[in-house]
Amino acid sequence: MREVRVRFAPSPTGALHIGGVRTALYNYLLARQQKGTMILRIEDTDQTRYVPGAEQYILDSLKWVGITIDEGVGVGGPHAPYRQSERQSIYKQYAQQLIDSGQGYYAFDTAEELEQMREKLKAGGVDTPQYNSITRTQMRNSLTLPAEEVKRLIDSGAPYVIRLKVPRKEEVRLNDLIRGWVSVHSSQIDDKVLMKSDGMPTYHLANVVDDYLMKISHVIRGEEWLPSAPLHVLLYRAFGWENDMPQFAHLPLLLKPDGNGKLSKRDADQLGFPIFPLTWKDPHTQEVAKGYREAGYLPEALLNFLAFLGWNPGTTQELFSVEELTQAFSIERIGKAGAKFDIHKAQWFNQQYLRAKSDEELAEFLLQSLQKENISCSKEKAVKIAAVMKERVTFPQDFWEQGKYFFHAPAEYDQGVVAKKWNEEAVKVLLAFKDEVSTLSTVDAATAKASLEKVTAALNIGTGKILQALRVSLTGAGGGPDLMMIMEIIGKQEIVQRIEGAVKTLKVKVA
RNA sequence: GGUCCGUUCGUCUAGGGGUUAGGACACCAGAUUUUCAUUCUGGUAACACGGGUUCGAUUCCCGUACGGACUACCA
Repeated sequence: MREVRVRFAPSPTGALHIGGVRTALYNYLLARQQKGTMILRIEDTDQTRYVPGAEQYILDSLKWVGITIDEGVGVGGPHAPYRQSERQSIYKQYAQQLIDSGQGYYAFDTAEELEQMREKLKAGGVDTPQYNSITRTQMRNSLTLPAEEVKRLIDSGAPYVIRLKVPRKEEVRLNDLIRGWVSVHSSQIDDKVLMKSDGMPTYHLANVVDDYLMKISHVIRGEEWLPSAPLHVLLYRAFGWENDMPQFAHLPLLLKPDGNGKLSKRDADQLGFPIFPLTWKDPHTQEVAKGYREAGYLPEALLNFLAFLGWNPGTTQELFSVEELTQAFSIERIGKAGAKFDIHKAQWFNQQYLRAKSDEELAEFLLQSLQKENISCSKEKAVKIAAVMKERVTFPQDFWEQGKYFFHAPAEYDQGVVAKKWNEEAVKVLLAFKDEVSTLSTVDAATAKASLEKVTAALNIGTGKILQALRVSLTGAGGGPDLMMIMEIIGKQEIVQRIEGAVKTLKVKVA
C-alpha cells in the first residue's frame, strides 16, 4: 500500500467553519494512524474572494485544536509552494499540456454570450444548459474558430479561458470509500473552465494537479464535492494519471440542528452557539463572531464531539482522547447520512473533559477569570473552590460565573428562596449562629456545622428548616456546593458580615 | 427542473433476513444529596411508505415520498 498523504485544503475566504475543522480532523486522524503525512494547502485561486487574515486564522485554529501540519503553508516541505496563488506557472504548464493533447481548448466567449446561450437553451426546453460537446460547436472557441484567428486573438491580448473537452458519451465511475461506486454519464458534465481569464486556475484544475504533484493518497473532503468528483476523474485520465489517482472519501454534511439544510453561521447565531473555532472579526463588516475557544470549549472535547458527528467506533465508548481516536479511526466506519449538529452533546463532552481535570488545573481557570476581574486569590483557595464546584460546571468560566459569592457578598438575593424560606424564625437562628461564629477563632466546615447544630438545638428548630435561608444570606443563591465548605472558604469575617447584611436588606414577612 | 447522494428513538448512532431493535445526549420519574448540581435506578421514544425476493424483511431489490448537495471564469 502506498504511503498515506492527505491534505486539508481550505480557501481563505473567511473564518474556518466548524465543518471544516471536522474535515481537517478526519484527514489528520488518518495521517497519524497510518504514520502518513498531513498537508495544509491554501486554495486561494479566487482573488475576488480573498479575505485578509483568513489564512492566519486557519493556521491559528488548527493549532488551537491540536491538529498539527507536517507539510504545507506555515511549515514548508518538498512540494512548496503550498499556496495555490503561488503555483500559477505550474497550472499554466499543465493546462497547456491539455491544449497540446487536444483535450482542452481556448474559449473566448464573454459573460454575455454565455448568458445568451443559456437563455436560449432554457427557452428551448433544456433542463441544464451546458457548455458541452453540442453547444461548444456554436461558441467562440479554438474548436470553431480558424487557427489563425485563435492565434490572433490570443496575441492581441483578448481574454480567454481554457476549458476541458469532456468526452461526449462515456460512463465515468469512481469508487468512493464511503459511498461505494458512483457513476455519472459524461453527457451530464460540462466543459468546465480550467484556467480563468485572469490566469488563475479553477478549483478543478488546481486540485487535481496539486493532488497529483503532492502525491496525495486520499482525498477526504465534504460531500458538496461529490458531484464534481467525476469531472476530476476525467481530468486525471486526461493527464494520464489514472493509476496514481488518490482514493476519494466524501464526508456527510453537518446539518442545522432544526429543520433541514447545511449548518450555517446564521443557524448558529440564532441558536446561540459558535460556528467558528476562534473568535472572528469580519474585516469587511466588522462583525464579531464568538469562537468555541472563547465560549469555553476545550479543544479535546470539541474534537471528540466532532469526531462522532458522522463517525463512530462501533463500540459503546464515547470518550476518546486524540490518541484513542487515532487508534480507532477508520474511513469505513464513517456514515453516509448528514449529521445534525447538537450543541447539547458538545456541552456534555466539555463537561466530561472538564471534570477529568485535576483540582489544580481547574483552579487555573478560576485564577484566569479572577485576573480579568482584578481580584486576587491564593492558589490554595482557588484549588478549594475548584474542588467543590467541579461537579457542577460545564465551562471553565463557570467557576467564576457561578462562584462569585466566594469573593464578594451577594448584591441580590434569590427571590424564590427568600419568599419561601426567609422568615422570623430563620432570622432568629441566623443571628444566633452569627454570634456563635463570632466566638470562634477560625471557621472550617466542621466547626461551622457544629456551631449551627448547637444553635438550632438550643432554639429547638430543625437545621434543615433554616439552611436555605443561611445559604441565601451568604451566597444570594438557592443552590450551590456544600454550604459548610462555602463557609470554610469565605471565612468567619464574611459569614458574620453577610448575615448582618442580609438581615438588614431582607424584610421579614410577618406571619 | 436536471444530475448525484441519502433516510433506525427528538438528536448522534449500533445492528443486520428470524433480536425484548442496543448505546449515548436530551427529556421525564424515583432514590441519594436537609438545597442545586453530581451519582444511582427506572421510564417515554425509532427501522419513511408501497411493492417484490423469501417460510420470514427493519435488514436484499425496485419504485414512491421526503431531505440534502451540486447545477459559476466560487471553492
